Amino acid sequence: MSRDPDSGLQRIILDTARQLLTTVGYAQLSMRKIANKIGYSATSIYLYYGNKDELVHALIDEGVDLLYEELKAANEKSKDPLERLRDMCVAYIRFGLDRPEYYEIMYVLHPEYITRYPAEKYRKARRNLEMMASAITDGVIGGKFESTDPVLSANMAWAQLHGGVTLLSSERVDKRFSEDTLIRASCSQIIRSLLVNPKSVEV
Amino acid sequence: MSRDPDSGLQRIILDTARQLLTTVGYAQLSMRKIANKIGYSATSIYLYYGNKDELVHALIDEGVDLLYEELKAANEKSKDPLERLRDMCVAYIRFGLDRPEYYEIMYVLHPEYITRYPAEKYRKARRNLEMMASAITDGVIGGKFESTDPVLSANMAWAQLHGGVTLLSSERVDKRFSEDTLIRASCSQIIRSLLVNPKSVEV
DNA sequence: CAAAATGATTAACACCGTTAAGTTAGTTGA
DNA sequence: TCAACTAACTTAACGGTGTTAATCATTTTG
Repeated sequence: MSRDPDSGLQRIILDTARQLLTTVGYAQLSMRKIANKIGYSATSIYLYYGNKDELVHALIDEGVDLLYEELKAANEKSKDPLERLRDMCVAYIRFGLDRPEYYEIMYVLHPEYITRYPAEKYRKARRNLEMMASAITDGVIGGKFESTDPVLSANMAWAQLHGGVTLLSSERVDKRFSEDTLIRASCSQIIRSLLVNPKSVEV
Repeated sequence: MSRDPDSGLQRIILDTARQLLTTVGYAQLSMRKIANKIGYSATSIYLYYGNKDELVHALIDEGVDLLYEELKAANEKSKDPLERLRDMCVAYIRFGLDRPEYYEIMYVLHPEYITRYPAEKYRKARRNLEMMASAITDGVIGGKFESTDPVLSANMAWAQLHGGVTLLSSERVDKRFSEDTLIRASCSQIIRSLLVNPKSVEV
C-alpha cells in the first residue's frame, strides 16, 4: 500500500476522492463510486490504499494543510498578537463553514476513525493549535493578554471555535442569529477572555 | 407507523435499540442486530418504526429528556444564578462524556439526520438552552452578570461546552490536560465572560 | 526464453437499510 | 358456521457498502 505517491493512478484516485468529497460529501463517498468515476474496478484502489481509512487519512492530510495555510496567512497579516489571534479565529471558522466536508473528516468524524490516524500526521495537525498558542503567548509577553497557561487557553479557544463551527454548520444553533453575528460573538468571546483590560471591546 | 406506544414489541425494540446504542455505539447499531437480539426478523421493526431515522429519533428524544433532567437538577441546586449556570455547565459536559452515544446522536450526527428531526421535538430540545439563558438573565437582573443578549450568550456558552465535549470525547484535545482541568477551564471561561467583575475568579 | 513481478480484474463474503409479497393466526359479521 | 378481513410477522430480494482471494494479462528481469 501507498507506494510511489506519483504513480499515476494513485493521484487520480486521490483527486477523484477529493472531488467526490467536496461535491457529494463524506457520507456518499464510497470506494465503488470513486472506481466507477475513473473507470477502474473498486478493488484497484486497494493496490494504492490499504483501505478506506488510508484514503480518507490522505484527504484529512490535505485538509490539515489547507487549514494551516489559511491560519498562517491570517497569522502573518498583522504584527499585533490580538489582531493575529482574531484573524486566525475568523479564518478557522470560515474554513469550517466553507469546507464542511474537509472539516467533517478532520474534526467531526467518529473517534474510532481518528484513533487510527497515524501519529506523525497528528503532529502536523497540532501545528495549527500551536500557532494560536504562540499568538497568545506573544500577547501575554506584550502585556495585553493574561493567561496562566497559553496552551490551555488555546485549547479553550479551539473548543469555542469548534463548537461554533459544528453547531453553525449543522444548523443546530438559533436561527435568529446570523452567521456573521455568531462568528463575531465567538471571536470577541475568545479575545475578551484573554484581555487584561476587557473594557476595550473593539473587536 | 408508530402506533400504540405500548404495544409490547415496539417497547422491546426501543429498549433493545437503546441497549445496543449504549453498549456497541451508534456506528454498530443496525436494524438487523436489533432484530436478531430480540428474535424477530428485521422487517418487523418497520411495523413500528417507519425507518431507522424514526427509531433513532425516538432515542434522541430519550437523550433530550435525560439531559433535561440533569440540567434541571443542576439548575435547582442553588438560587445563585452564577452557581446555577456553573452547575449546569458541569452537568452538560458530564452528560456528554458519560453518555457519549446519546450525545453523538443528539448533537454530533450528520446534519442530514437532524434535518429530518421533527419540529415539535426541536422545541423540546431547545428547553435545555433556554434554561441556561434564563440563568444568565437572572444573573444580569441581579447585577452580577453583564450581557447585551442573554440568548446569544447562552449560545456562546453552548458552543464552548459542545466544543469541549466533542474534542474531549474524541480525544482530539491535548492529553497533557486532564479531563477535570478542561472541564474546570471551560466552565470558568464561560462564567468569566459573563461576570461584571471578572477579578473574582473563584469558580 | 523462462521466470517473476506488476497492474488490473472478477467473484465472492458478510454486512447494511429497505421494499414487496407471502404466510399464519385470530377476529368479525352475515 | 364459514367466509372475509385484519394484524403480526416472515422470507426473498434489491441495491448498496468495505474488503479479500483468486485469477489473468502484460511487462520486466535473470
